[in-house]
Amino acid sequence: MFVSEGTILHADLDAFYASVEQRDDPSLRGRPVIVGGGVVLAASYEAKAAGVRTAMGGHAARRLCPEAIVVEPRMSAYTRASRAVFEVFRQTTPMVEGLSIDEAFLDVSGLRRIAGPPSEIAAGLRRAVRDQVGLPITVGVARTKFLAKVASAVAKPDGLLVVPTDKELQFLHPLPVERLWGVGQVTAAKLRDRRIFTVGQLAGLGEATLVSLLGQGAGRHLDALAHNRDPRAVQTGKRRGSMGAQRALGRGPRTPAALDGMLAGLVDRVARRMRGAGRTGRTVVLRLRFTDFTRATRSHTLARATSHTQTILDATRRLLAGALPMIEERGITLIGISVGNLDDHYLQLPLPFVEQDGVALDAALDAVRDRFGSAAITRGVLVGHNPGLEMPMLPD
DNA sequence: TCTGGGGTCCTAGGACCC
DNA sequence: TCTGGGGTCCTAGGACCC
Repeated sequence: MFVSEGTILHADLDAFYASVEQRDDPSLRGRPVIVGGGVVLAASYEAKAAGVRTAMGGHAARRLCPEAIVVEPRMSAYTRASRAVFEVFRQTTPMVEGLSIDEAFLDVSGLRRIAGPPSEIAAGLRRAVRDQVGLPITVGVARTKFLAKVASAVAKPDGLLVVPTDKELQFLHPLPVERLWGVGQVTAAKLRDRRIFTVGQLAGLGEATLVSLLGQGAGRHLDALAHNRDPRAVQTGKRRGSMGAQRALGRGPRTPAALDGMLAGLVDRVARRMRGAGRTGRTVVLRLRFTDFTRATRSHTLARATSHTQTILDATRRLLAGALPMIEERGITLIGISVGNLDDHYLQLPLPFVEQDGVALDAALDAVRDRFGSAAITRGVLVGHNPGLEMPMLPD
């Protein structure tokens, strides 16, 4: 019998970091594995069975699961594994939208003739990831992005779930509201107060009521999702909008000099990554957390985008100086920075390249190609009277 | 349960401009 | 002297996600 299927796949690696550890160390297979000591970054399904959850404190996790093996995270191994998995995704279809290191949407519409129906493509994808990368992955298939994501969450671990287009609400409405994208602790508590526990109950509330309860953005958003209205298309080539780094400090007083040193380290790390990715940014954010777990941010927007370490450091130093009284008072436990408003990296060429607006553009482009290779150049723009040619380089 | 490190999106007020 | 509407940008905070 023919079942009508959606064409959006949500592919989500299972317990990603922990699975990579089990893949690379056979002695860990079948045993509870916790990645990360201070806080649980990932837990294998054996550890999850004992109640261990991501983001849980290490002490609590070991109490729940004393036999768990705790391993240090190996970020570079996870990055390599992620790249390999995304390579498999792209062998399936070019329409891949990455969501994070371990999940992506794939649009397989248009592949039916050559690769079969979405459910078969999804099954093949799971086999390919298992065979080529050695990792378990769950895939949800549905007509909308949102529902595909819900489907994969329900199917975990190591599963495949297709939501037929004529059974969407039948599938969705009995689920708890926490399954909706955007319902976290705070929103779930507000809904609980109104005796709303399932998606179906939420759908019956009506948009106006939800908006009055949660605000316009969240209210409309959740009303739409509860009725499976999600017109968003799978988007390829998305770029990140900010880059940051942070460091938890534990308790205990910190001198301004020590903080300044950490700040310099964070800025250096981020600025390097930005330059490596060919990005610049304009908005600098200083992020602080205090002993009572309250948070504060201070931000400053520069006149022009940069990836220059010293420029970013100067800006964050001014922000830090302004926040010192607050730090003194509340006690700092985390310091972080991020740079937002990211743009492509502009390469400034000295004047001689540019004789007159427009005229010397080709010559200047040739000069840059000679230096950086033609692949480095995506487009060139000549900027007003100001000095030089601005040249965005390729993204990360 | 005493808590990492990376992100995204939304809201709201104030400044500023037309 | 009192008074619009609309738009954008900036800052700060909050919820949420993996």
